[in-house]
Amino acid sequence: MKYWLLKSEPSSFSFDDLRNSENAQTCWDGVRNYQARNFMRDEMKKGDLAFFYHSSCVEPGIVGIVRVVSKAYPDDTAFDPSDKHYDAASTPDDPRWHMVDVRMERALETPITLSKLKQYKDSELKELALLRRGNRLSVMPIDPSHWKFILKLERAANS
DNA sequence: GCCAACGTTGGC
DNA sequence: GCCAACGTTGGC
Repeated sequence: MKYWLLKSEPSSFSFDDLRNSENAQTCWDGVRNYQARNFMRDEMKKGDLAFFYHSSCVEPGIVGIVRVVSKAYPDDTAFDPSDKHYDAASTPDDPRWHMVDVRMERALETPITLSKLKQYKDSELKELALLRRGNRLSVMPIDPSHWKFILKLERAANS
């Protein structure tokens, strides 16, 4: 099983939006970056876990955990000319973009803010992709050791 | 709003 | 294949 981090701007789709979705589940559509797509399409497996990260907001950080509940399948928002993420180059016969379904696992008891994560950028979280300079990927893998460490931060913040 | 860091596009 | 122009991301 693999671990991931999924970014979303809360003004567009927040963790609470996920919580309020039917079955606390949603399709992770709109990804239009090849590297992020490849992670979803080629490496994500049903049953994987992912951190839900809020970006471009007052307090960027990890706010919850979701489970991947489907393998990747064509992102049909790319086929809809009225959709914000429409891409004429993607067709049902030859889909360019893919998405997975995710379901809320749980909210973090205490969100782990970006600034908190940065405290460990030269030690425990040195290799964390999120903290790498200039990283803008919206879907990225998380090393199991980093996953565990971040959960430890959550427990520490809550004790 | 600013700006660094990318990724993409398209002319050549 | 090169690279300038442009668009996007996302922290601050």
